[in-house]
Amino acid sequence: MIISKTLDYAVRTLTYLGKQPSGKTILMKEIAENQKIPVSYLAKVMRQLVKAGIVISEYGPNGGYSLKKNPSEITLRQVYEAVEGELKMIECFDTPGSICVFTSQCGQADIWYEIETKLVKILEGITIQDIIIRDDLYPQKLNLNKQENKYANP
Amino acid sequence: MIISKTLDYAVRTLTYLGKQPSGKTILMKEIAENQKIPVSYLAKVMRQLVKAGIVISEYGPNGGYSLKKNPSEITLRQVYEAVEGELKMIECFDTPGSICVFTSQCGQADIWYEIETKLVKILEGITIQDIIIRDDLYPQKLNLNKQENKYANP
DNA sequence: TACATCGTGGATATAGGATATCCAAAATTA
DNA sequence: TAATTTTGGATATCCTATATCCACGATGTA
Repeated sequence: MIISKTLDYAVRTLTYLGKQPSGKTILMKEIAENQKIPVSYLAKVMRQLVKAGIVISEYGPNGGYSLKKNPSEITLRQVYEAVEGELKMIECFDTPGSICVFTSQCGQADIWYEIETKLVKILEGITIQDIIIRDDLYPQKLNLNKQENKYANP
Repeated sequence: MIISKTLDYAVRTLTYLGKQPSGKTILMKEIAENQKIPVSYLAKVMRQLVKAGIVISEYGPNGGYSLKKNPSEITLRQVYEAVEGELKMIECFDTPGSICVFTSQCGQADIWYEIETKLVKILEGITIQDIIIRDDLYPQKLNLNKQENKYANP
């Protein structure tokens, strides 16, 4: 699995926020309950999203979270990097402190870099808005999957 | 980092084997020493490669390993799946035992599946032969990087 | 047959990171 | 001031990648 739970939480949170009326602030508690995310862990994720400039936080009563940008302006790349850091397929000479003996003759590195570049481009091409649109397509599926859904667990 | 050390070991091993004269068998010990891989761990990786039908093993004196296929017929997808299992970006309803409450309304899953498909296609399009070719381009770089290389560590 | 060589299989350890929890402090509102 | 809500950091837990070890199985050679 390449997508961590943390990233999953982040995406779900942003999707949830993106569905709210513009300007409305949402409590962390509400997000956590609605999305079945441990509150105490979500707190950490939210900080990262705030720090990355994707989400706005407000203190005190009537406080909470809201999107800083339009859902169509939040790419999966931004979200990925907010919680995971820069996307890297390999870790070799460009990571300080871990210089590899093979860097001077390593065709493999080039290959992974190329793939990495393609993957980043793909992530850049997809936004939270795209996910919201998909979600909206699902009411029909809901019926088809009712049977499965019975066994669902968080 | 997305590429595990295990996968790195597997790719380097296959590249190394691919550079040998056709039919020649190579000792696990030689691979390990040449590629700076812990022998006892490499043993495990080799088993996976054999099981996946990528490599041939022979017992006894004059035994060792050799490629079962031509380097140009070994794709990164095959190697990935040999050591990591099927490539999966997310783990939700299609993984037995972990059914997610959101499957019936999860646009995110669709998105990741699409990306996963693209990534698998990319991996299918690259072979060990491609890496060997890259390696061969490097003798020049060797000079350029001599300085860095001095500090190399395994 | 006896023996050396070499991979196989499985059990087991270790280390590091992902995941999760908790609490006191800071900011805001009323 | 009191209530609300996020923030920051310290810490715990769990899981997986990585690594190690050893007895066993298979093969070639004398």
